[in-house]
Amino acid sequence: MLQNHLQLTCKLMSDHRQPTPAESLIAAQGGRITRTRVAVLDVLLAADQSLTHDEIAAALAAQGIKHDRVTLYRTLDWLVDVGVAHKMAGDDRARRFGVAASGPHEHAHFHCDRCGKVVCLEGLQPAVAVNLPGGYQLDRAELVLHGACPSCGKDV
Amino acid sequence: MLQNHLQLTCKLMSDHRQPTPAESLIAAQGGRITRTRVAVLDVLLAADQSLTHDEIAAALAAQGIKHDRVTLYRTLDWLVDVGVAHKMAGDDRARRFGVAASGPHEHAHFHCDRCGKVVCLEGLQPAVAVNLPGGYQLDRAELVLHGACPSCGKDV
DNA sequence: GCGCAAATGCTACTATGTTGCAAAACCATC
DNA sequence: GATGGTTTTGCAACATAGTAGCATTTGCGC
Ligand SMILES: [Mn+2]
Ligand SMILES: [Mn+2]
Ligand SMILES: [Zn+2]
Ligand SMILES: [Zn+2]
Repeated sequence: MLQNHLQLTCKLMSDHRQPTPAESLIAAQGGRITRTRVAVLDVLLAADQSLTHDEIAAALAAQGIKHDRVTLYRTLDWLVDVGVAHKMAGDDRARRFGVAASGPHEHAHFHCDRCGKVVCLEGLQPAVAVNLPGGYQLDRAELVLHGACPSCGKDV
Repeated sequence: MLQNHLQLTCKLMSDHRQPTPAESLIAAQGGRITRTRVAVLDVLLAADQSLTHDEIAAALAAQGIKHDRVTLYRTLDWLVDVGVAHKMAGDDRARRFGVAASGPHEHAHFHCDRCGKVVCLEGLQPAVAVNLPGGYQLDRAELVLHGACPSCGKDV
């Protein structure tokens, strides 16, 4: 933690400014604050749904932030590895990434089966009455609710 | 239903035999009884876990059943479309397929994070205390429990 | 058996993700 | 504010999983 603070001070002292939320998050994981990481986190933090690699790439391109396809993959993997982001394998072939605005990633998700959107349902955890067969060791439960999102539900 | 019965009688009358479980299942969906479909269903019905496309292909090959890669994809998709099988997108890049031995596919799954196995937990449904935000229409809940399976749990 | 719709086999193609390695960027230290 | 070691990036090639079009074969109602 002390070390993370020091990491942040270097760049910030030269810039004479406060760390952005994205920068703080990155530094808190002991990672270097780079253009791509900050931009990706900004995109994910601003999104109200999980985004695919392509959607994030488009968002970066729209901001004029040049980046390589592979770098984006690696950046997203890193965010997942350190626990800042979550990765969801959907029914389509694309994985979707998101960050929980508050704290660690322990919440359910809603998947719209019509438009494919995935949103985080923070504050909703399943009361799983688990009767696991013997020998299985439970680590965590992943709950995905399927149905229609507000925009898709209207046009029924 | 009458039609499905008739479909089955044709092939069976010439063979002078009873329909296998796989054949019944296929006919009940109004599909034609083909070598690949029967063999795939046999494999899935006999499996105690969900299988990837590759694993199923290997099983067919072991039985000497010749088939095309694409045909297997299409067969699996068909089984999922008619509701006989389920498709799970795991964290690795492969989808896994399985059939619930009994009835429709309304149960939780256990995913071993060490060996990647996925098993159906029939008879376990989440008591989801759902407080969905307004506008979301719930269709079904998908619950995946993560942890270590009996074989992987031993070597801790 | 006959004929037609459904299913298959082939080939080529797309989408998504990975690997290895040299160049560039970050940042702790001076 | 420069320096140097380490992390991160860019590039090019590769790998894997799935899809599309179309001619051929097969299942099955008759
Ligand atoms: Mn989430
Ligand atoms: Mn199942
Ligand atoms: Zn929707
Ligand atoms: Zn296991």
